[in-house]
Amino acid sequence: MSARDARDVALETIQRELTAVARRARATAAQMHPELSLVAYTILAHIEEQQGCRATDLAAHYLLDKSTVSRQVAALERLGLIERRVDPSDHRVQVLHLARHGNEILATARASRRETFEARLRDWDREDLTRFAADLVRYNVDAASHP
Amino acid sequence: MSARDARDVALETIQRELTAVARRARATAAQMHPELSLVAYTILAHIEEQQGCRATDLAAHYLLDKSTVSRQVAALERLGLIERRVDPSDHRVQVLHLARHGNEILATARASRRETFEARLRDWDREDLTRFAADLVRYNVDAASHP
DNA sequence: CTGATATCGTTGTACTATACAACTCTCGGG
DNA sequence: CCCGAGAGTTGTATAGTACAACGATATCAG
Repeated sequence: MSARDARDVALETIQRELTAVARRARATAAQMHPELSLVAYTILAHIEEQQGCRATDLAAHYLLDKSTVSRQVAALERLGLIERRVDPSDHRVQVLHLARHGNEILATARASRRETFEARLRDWDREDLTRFAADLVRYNVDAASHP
Repeated sequence: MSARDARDVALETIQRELTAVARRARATAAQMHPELSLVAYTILAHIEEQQGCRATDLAAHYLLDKSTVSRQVAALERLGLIERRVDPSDHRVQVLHLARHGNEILATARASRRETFEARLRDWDREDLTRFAADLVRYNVDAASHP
């Protein structure tokens, strides 16, 4: 097999397997946590990681329309998982923070999610994992610059 | 950093990056081909690869409800991309095949999709690609057995 | 052969996530 | 002070999905 062919085969495989990843993420999303969709989980995690953020930030980061984010955020607020605090220095802006219940829910969801991945990746040794993680990061960086 | 920590960091990274992959796939899906959603593309590709398949097979393979598949298939038939042929040996079954137009559309969609991935992965050398492809396959196998 | 059970697919219904467009409120610069 | 730009909300439409009820066909036990 020529180098050209090997490259083509790998490209084809990567396409197919990444599609499978996306499909699985969708199918698994619902049963993550009874109270938390995958989008909701992602938003909570982002807010925690950023120590508070604006709805516009979420929209930009997740390639979503601001109206979509607005509704997701409203739902999370209704559930008492997040709070909005109007930015005192700019009253157009609402900074989102985790509410206490949001912290709790996020912690349990994260734990259960982690268990899932632990189970899936149990047979991988440390080098395999770090290499795979690095490759995924690299792929996402490249994908972001070649949309 | 202990081995335990390295493992944890890698696990966390893999979770986050795989979620990003799913998010990107969703956002990119629409603009793949004017006439073809990501699901539609996937179905066409599956039919081609299997040289014809049943709606039930698609549902099982993609973790979708049979009603969902039924509607997707109906839409693809309306567009003239696939044909249904009643299985002569079992009249409950409809075997799906690509119509001529379906073959053409699939070919162009596949080419444009391939270009996208070529661009993204241009800087990867052959070893990087084959290793990444193999890791993705391994991950999906493991994920399938630990849902 | 007949009736019970299972399989394949369709249709009715409802819900969720999403986008786009129009709007309000607020900010900052001439 | 006004006007353009940014943040967020709401109205509307659409796509994708699930669940449940159904009809048609097949299979198997008796």
